[in-house]
Amino acid sequence: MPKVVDEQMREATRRHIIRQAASEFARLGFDQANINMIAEQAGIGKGTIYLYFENKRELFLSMLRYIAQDHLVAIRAALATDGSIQQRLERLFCAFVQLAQEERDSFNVHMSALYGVNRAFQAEATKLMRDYLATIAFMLEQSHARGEIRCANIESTSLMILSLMESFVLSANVLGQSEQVILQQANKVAEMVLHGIAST
Amino acid sequence: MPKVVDEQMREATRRHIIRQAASEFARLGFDQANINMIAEQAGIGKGTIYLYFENKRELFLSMLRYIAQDHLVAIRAALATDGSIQQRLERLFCAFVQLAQEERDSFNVHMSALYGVNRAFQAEATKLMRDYLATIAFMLEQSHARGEIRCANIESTSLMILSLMESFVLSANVLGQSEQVILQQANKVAEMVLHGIAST
Amino acid sequence: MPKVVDEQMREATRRHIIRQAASEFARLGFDQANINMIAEQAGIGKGTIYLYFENKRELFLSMLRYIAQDHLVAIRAALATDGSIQQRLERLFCAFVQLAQEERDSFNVHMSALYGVNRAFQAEATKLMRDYLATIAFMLEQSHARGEIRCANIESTSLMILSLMESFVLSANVLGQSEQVILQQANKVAEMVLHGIAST
Amino acid sequence: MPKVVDEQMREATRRHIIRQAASEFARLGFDQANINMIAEQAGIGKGTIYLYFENKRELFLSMLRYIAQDHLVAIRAALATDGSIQQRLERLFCAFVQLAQEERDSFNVHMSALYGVNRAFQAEATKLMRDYLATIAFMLEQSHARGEIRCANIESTSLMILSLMESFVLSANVLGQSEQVILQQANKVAEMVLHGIAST
DNA sequence: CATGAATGAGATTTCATTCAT
DNA sequence: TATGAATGAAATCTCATTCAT
Repeated sequence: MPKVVDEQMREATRRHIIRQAASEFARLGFDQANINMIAEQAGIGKGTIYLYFENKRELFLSMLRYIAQDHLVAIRAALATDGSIQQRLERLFCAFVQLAQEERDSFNVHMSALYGVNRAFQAEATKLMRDYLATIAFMLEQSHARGEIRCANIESTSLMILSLMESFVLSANVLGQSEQVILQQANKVAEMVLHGIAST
Repeated sequence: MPKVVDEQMREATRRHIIRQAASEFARLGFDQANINMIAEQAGIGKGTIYLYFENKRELFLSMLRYIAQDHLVAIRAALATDGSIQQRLERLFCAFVQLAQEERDSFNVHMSALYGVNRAFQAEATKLMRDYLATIAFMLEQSHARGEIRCANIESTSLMILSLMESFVLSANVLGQSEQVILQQANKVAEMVLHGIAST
Repeated sequence: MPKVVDEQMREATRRHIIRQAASEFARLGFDQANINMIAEQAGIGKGTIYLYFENKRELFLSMLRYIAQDHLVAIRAALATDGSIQQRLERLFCAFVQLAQEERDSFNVHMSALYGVNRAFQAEATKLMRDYLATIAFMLEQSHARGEIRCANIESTSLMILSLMESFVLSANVLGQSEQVILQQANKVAEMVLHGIAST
Repeated sequence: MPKVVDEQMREATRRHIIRQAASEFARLGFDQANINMIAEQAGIGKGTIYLYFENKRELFLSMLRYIAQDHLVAIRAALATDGSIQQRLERLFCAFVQLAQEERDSFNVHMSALYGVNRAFQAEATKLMRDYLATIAFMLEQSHARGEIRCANIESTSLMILSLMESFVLSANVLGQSEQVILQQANKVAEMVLHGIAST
């Protein structure tokens, strides 16, 4: 079965290219990122990239989907396992922190595709956001069923949680907070989501 | 006093250019936006832009600062006036919605500078974010002094509020929610910030 | 009226570029001809060409039309003036020889657009051919009215004359015949057209 | 005798490749034609072509010579058989029409090599043209000996006939005339060659 | 001051050719 | 012998910036 081996090789190369691409795209954005440089850093010829991806745009989109898979896996893992709602929210937050830290490139790329100006990728990024929201909504429904939360509008709440956490992590990074410092705020974030900041 | 008149003219032209630039930058992002087009839409010569701004980058940054001024004014207005903390938060949220709607261009540009990938502008955007945070923190301190909220870490809480609101509005827009629909969620957002979603 | 001067300058530059382009296109064909080289030989910057022509293809087509104008003028001059039909045909032949010689580039380019494989330009080249044919047909009609020729199908005859003369000149050139040698065959060509080669 | 079989196989593959190449070259011209596509349509690997032809250019030239063989056979058949000079010329014309129709690819490729701009192939194409001319000249000599034609300069006359017929067929095709319409003009063409268009 | 023609660096993409398998 | 993945030169076109008018 040489076919399988080849297919594996091909997939490995694809991943390799995507990883380098993510690094460049994250550092420079879609436009400034340079196919030549990506090829060079991937240690392959310029033309080779075009054997794996139709063009720059498709490379970017492939990378986006790839990243989304990873993120979804992490998010699901954080939410799916047992534990109190407080714990789950903390884990969700920590998952975002970890993604932002360990895969800073991917995270930035994803965020900027979503909130960035380049509308060309907003459609795709929006799809991914809906997946994230669905995952969070699913957890909220469970918690609601268990009576842990009161939740008039699950969709709206999901969006609040996603917005808060993603954006918080991103902003904290931008502000120069260390991973440790950010992680320490996990329980505060979860607490605010659950109990708010009103004094009583 | 022709000097003053000239100065006023100059400033007026600057603003005019910035406004058109914002439109293009918001539509296409920094790289895709085209100086030629900006000049054309501003009804001036290509070279003229370079009499007012050193280069494309400086034009973008000037625009960023300009927008930030407007936003700060709106944010301060929302927070400064009297009312309960719930009302203030709702007004803050509505201010973001309005900015995102009425000045969609500016808002998008600002967001993408902040969360976007192009690090070239992150430094400047971060400065602006600190201004926003300071404004929110100031309100929180007031409310804390009044006993309206319990707030262990004002900085962290400010960041939560800013992240949540900005990102929520942006995401809701991206998801295609209408202005009206978004505005209707103002009280929910404020309520979550104040009381959380825990059932009791 | 600075506008007029500018317009003249612009037109002069256009012509200048077209002339250099014709040289390159004739030497190398559409695909092998190189915009960089054309610019260099025209003594202008690469980008400047794109201020005058939308793209390579449009440059080629503009050149084609330009050439066709010159050729039509020469063909009309050869046919329009007085003289016997024999003289006119000889003049037509000589016109082709002269075009092929004095403006070898243009002539080759035109021929190859017509008979060459690159279908992309066949439509345009066909239009031009129809103009040529119409001019020849007009002369044939006149001669027919005068009883100089018997002509069952003027269209068909025009095509015969055009094909014969253009192709003869081109082939003779390809075979390495000198201008003088080719010109000496003018009366034979005209004679064949008029009287054929049958012995009686 | 496996040697012979192999040799036959090899020759068969060569022909097969050439046939597909002709199709592509005719459709797209030398430059736009794509070795990948030719290989694909021939149902063989890209690299295999290089086992049969040194490079793209040699493939093109081989194809050219191949086509010329076919054309020469057809031309000789049209001229060699008995019949009046009028009949022979008509047959020659019909042979060109048929070649242009039945083997449109080959015919176009050959014409464009001859009249096209790409000088790289002109030398080879010229050789082929000389073969054509020699064949026609041979017939003219025969006819001259028989007193059917008066022919001061056989070479020149051969060129006239070849130019007229090839170019006429090509142009008529370009102008959109159907095969039938073109064939109907055979006797007119032959007649013009023999008797001209002068009224008496 | 204002202009816009001119520039050329730089980016994407194609494809003939090689060569390890 | 046959293959096709990999290569990288080369070509088109864009656009920020300059500068003579």
